[in-house]
Amino acid sequence: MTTTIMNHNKVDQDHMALLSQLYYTQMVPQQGEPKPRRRRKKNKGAENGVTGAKKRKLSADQVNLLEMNFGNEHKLESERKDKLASELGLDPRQVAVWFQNRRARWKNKKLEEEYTKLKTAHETNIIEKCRLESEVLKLKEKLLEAEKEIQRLTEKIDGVSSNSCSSTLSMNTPFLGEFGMEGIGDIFYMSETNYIHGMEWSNLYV
DNA sequence: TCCGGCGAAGTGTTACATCA
DNA sequence: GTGATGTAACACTTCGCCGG
Repeated sequence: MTTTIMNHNKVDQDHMALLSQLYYTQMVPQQGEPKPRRRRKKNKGAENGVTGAKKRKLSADQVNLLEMNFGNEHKLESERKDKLASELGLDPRQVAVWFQNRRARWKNKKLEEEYTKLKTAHETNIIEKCRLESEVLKLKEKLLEAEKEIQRLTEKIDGVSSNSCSSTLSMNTPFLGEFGMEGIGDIFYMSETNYIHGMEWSNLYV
């Protein structure tokens, strides 16, 4: 049974964590209703000689060995716990508690690292967003300039056509002739569907 | 001396296994 | 099938030690 329980999968752990969190944030009285503080039994260890008030801080060697074991495997099977406890001259309960606390510290550290990573990524994204927004502004300015130029040329063409042009072709391919590009006029009349009229193309980019 | 941080240990809850 | 019981895990808390 022990090993089965030890093999709780991550989903179960997360589920329990969530439930526990829910319990403490929702079931336990929160603000305005001060929750009763749990009282610890005084000097329980002093009576059984295992965890007296003076018995604190594991030695450096003990911690080293515990750390080595934790490095290999964060979970502690009862067999390994007993073995470790006898090697360290500690109560198996102490070894279990040490692993419990070590897992909590490890998790906190991981959360901090994850937070730092996400924060850095967020800041990078903000910078990139600013850069892109600035680029969009520049492009809009360019577009405005282009539209003005087209408008200027259109007006110029209208002036010319109203004075001298009478054929359809010359009206629809107005100014190309001025630059010796008469043949290119056909390009603008490929098909009804492909034709983009006037300044519509520019709206595609706004 | 005081105070905050850290670590060992206590408490309450849940999930799961076992057994009567 | 079901309720009681035991165990291990977790989050949260308390408490003692230690260094600044």
